[in-house]
Amino acid sequence: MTSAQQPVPARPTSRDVARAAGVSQATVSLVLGGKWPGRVSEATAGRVRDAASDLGYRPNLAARSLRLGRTRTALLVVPALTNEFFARVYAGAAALAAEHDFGVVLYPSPDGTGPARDPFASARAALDGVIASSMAAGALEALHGADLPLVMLDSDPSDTGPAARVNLDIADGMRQVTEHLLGLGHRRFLHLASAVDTWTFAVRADALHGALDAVEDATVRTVRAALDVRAGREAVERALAAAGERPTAIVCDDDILAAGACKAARRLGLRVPDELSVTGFDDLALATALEPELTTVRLPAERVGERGMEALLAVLDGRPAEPGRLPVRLVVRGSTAPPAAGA
Amino acid sequence: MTSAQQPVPARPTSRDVARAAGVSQATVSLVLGGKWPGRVSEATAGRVRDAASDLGYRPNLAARSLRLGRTRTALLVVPALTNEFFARVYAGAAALAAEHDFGVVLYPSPDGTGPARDPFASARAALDGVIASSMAAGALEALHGADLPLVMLDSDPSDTGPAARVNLDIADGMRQVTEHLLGLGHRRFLHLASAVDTWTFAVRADALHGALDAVEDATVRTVRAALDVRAGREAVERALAAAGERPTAIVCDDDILAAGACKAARRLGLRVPDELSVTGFDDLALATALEPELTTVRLPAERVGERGMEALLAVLDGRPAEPGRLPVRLVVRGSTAPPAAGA
DNA sequence: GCGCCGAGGTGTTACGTATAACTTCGAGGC
DNA sequence: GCCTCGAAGTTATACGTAACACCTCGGCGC
Repeated sequence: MTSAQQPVPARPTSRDVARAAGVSQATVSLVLGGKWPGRVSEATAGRVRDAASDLGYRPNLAARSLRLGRTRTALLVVPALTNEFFARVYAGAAALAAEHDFGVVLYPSPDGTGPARDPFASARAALDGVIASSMAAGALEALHGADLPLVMLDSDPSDTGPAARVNLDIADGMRQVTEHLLGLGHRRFLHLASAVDTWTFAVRADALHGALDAVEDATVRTVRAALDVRAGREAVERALAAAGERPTAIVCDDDILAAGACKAARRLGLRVPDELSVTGFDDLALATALEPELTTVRLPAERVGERGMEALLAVLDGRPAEPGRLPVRLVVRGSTAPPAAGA
Repeated sequence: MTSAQQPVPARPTSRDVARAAGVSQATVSLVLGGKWPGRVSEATAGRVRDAASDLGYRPNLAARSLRLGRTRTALLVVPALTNEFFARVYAGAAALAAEHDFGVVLYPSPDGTGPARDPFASARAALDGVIASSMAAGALEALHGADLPLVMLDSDPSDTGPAARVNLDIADGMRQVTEHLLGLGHRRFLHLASAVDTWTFAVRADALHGALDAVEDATVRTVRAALDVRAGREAVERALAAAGERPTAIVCDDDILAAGACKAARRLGLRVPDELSVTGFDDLALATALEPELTTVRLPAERVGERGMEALLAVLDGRPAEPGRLPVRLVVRGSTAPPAAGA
């Protein structure tokens, strides 16, 4: 135990370990790097490892990165972490990364508000690659500027730049929703759409309209709302208060908006699902917290993160990254039912 | 668009910038580091900056860290990011950090499941300090082992080690809840407690019992559940199905559990709040997504993150970190009301 | 007996940056 | 005219690691 006068007790370096084990620093590096099939004897290796753990040696990651030029670190750029979906994407990416001795650091892209900091500086680590959500608009230009391998999540196929892409089959999900509701007998729809104008939401609208166009007597009206419960509720209250025939089903771009729709219904005295069906999208924890539970589309968020990481690892290895298109699945719960007989 | 034959197009270094600007590397470092009050002429500085932006120069963070020994990077250890509370703590910490040119990287401590990876290795960057939630049990030993400045969030005052501490006044929050319900006339309580056994939950139980002990005819029963909606619902269903006088109010350790309690009530045909009052804790987005909206205790999650970062910065500067005790506030919404006349 | 070989290491270097120490040079003081 | 001084740079170095190239030495084939 050295008497630590310094504010920082000077972490031991590989040279300290070498001294303690009576070998050279190079040997320490070989042993701790696992590169000693015939280079270092078992006895020496043992002494080195003992010395390292005695001293509490922990390699200096900055020095290692500098030396290697690679950092085994990826940056994940998401619009917001408070959104459970992206928190799960992170979890998936980090889990797969860990298996390959990779790390994932985060950059929650400021959504317009807040100073748009440099994603790379804020990462605080040299990066080997980037995985970015298409919704993280605030950072996209910077990402394309840096010539790092880039994997895009849920992005418009027409946009250029990414080395690889992982998409969800959003269109199919919306198709499943629509068919479910049509099958129940619904014909008059309200589409509670996100006010955010990104590809993933455009796809939802297209798929909904596409599926309904094939049905003679189906009608749909669209209202937009910011991605929070209150905005969703207010938009639906306004829409249902408006004149004209009342829709029998509300298709929402997101579970959060669906929660708003349910609240609006309850406040207007409409029972869900008997008098009004509501569907969500994402299958957040929220979907099963509500009563009735939401019929929604389950998005494999963790899988998105995993596949994103997988694609990035492939690109870094020079392997081709197979384009990912992940299936989604309608989960029928209690918020949908046949329309009331009167309608 | 350069034709990239190399796998990595060799990012420009400060030396490349120096060459392009016709100066020495040291000058580039001075200019870009902002250390040129009288060291470098305005004209030269301009040339350097132009060259840097022409080449798209971006300092190598690993090299900088190695040189400086400090990284201006903190690790935030949380139990889970999908928990909105901790996502908000992160947001608060990161926001304040950014103002001080600090970065925050995350380690979501595996909750028992999953391989407990080394938090420091997984940080992928040399660290200046650590901010850890007391709930992140999976990583605490490792954190104490490393001699890094440590700030603990919401931790038991009796445990040792941390350089600083930021606590929420949980006890006061629970007191406010209890008094609110007592004031409404409730006397028979059910406490839906977290099965997780950490200090923050122990405090809730103590405060609740403390406040009720002062009231002659008040009774309380406790049931425990894991921190998810379903577990909460099931626990409450079992409790309410049991024989004996039915409680008129359910005090929950957490909004998520409260959502479960509300579901249980609805399934049992009990109207909230008319026949049963329910309170939460945390004021998550979920609290206002439910109908009726939850009466709950608002925790300033972002402030917790901010204060944690503030304390860490103070410790790193050698300043004393004033112990933080953040106030919390009861938010009365629609899930509480006087008990039914019959009771 | 000599050369060779492989096991088991060691010496040295470079990664890119920040900064302390030094150099150069023109202006000014006396 | 010489010395000083400040402005404006430059040279050199160290941070801790990984890995290349080298070294040493005992054993063994011939």
